[in-house]
Amino acid sequence: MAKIQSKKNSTKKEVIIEKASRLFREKGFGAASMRDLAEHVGVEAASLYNHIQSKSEILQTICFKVANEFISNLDAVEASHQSTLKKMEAIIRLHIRMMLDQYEYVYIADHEWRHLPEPYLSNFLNQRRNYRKRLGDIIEEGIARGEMKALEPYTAVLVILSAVSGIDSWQRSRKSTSAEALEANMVKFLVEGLKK
Amino acid sequence: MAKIQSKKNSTKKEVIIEKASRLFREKGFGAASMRDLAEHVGVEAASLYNHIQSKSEILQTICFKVANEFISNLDAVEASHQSTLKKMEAIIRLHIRMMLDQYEYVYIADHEWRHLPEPYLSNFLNQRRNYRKRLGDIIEEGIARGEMKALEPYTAVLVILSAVSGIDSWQRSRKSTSAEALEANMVKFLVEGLKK
DNA sequence: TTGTGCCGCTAACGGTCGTTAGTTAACGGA
DNA sequence: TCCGTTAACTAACGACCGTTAGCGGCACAA
Repeated sequence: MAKIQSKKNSTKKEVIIEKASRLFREKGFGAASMRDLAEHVGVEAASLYNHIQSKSEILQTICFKVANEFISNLDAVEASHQSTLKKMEAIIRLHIRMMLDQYEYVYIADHEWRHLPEPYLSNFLNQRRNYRKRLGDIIEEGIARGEMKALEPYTAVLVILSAVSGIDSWQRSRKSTSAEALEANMVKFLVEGLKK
Repeated sequence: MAKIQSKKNSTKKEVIIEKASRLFREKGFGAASMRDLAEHVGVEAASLYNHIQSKSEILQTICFKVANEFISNLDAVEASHQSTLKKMEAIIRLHIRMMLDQYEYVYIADHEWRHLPEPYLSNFLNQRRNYRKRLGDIIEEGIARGEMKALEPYTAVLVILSAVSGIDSWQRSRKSTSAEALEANMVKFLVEGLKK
């Protein structure tokens, strides 16, 4: 068995991925080097390869971890029995919270997925397209039921997802607004933008 | 004088920047190489340096070109005499149009500014902060006048700017919605999200 | 026709990249 | 106590990076 535990019950691989997520966000995947990453982990670059297979494996891990989290949460929301507006609110709140407390990971899945090698790239984009389609379906149903105003569903999805991902601009200047206030304001804006 | 004109009354430097904008958007600034760019221009990499000073000069040109365009349009809107809601609508429409017909440039100014070298980076961020502040002021006034609902102004700015920049996801699948419909839908969503 | 400057080219520079090979020290289980 | 695995190290690989030097030809002003 492994005794590879570092402090905090996490394997060294997890530590590497965590440090990498910070680095990839700050410099971008392409500009972040393995020697850079190694220094943050406290090890020589070559030693990283005892724990990971390649640089892009790190990216894959991060991107699909985030994707899976969003998808399984959407599964739960879809299965729940609430109005379409409440469903969208729940989804928006989840996105905001993810952005707040898993900032680095979500940011990378949002911005650095281009650097995924095939076939992971296509796979990722498929999942994303499918996710957006499902959000669009909820909105479409909301309009049909007269709960939401008549917007083109895909456009609404686009606005919502983009708006939430813009929180990264806010992350850097956390002082002015509290996280709770931010979430409340965004929900107010977006949900009332949907409401009929 | 120069006979450097290519077809389309543009200097070779402008051609380089145009091709670069496409490349930088597709691959990211860091992953796009000068040899790559040269190939698209139809020239050897070294020859590029007869027209430009460095790779990052291209990035600077693009980023500040876009920034200046937005700022001078904001000047015009501020000087106009209309309700705060109309002002915000005008700004939103401008952002959408810029995103539609200067997609590559706007995208780069949005996503690749991190790679600007100092002091351009600080300069750019200052301009951006200032721009957002001015948008926030319009919204603040709109709330004070009772034209808009009581949102935290900076959050509203964030939502609007991010929502618009999300059009890049749409650009790739232009089929489903026309540009006009997209603009109409986004304005409807965003302006009514502001309205009291 | 001659001279001048623009703008291609090839070759190469020093550097950094991701990654591999090969070695060695530490440690847990038999 | 010895063995086998784990994970660190140093050294190096070939590829590619942005950029410079230097050279040659072509277009235009004189």
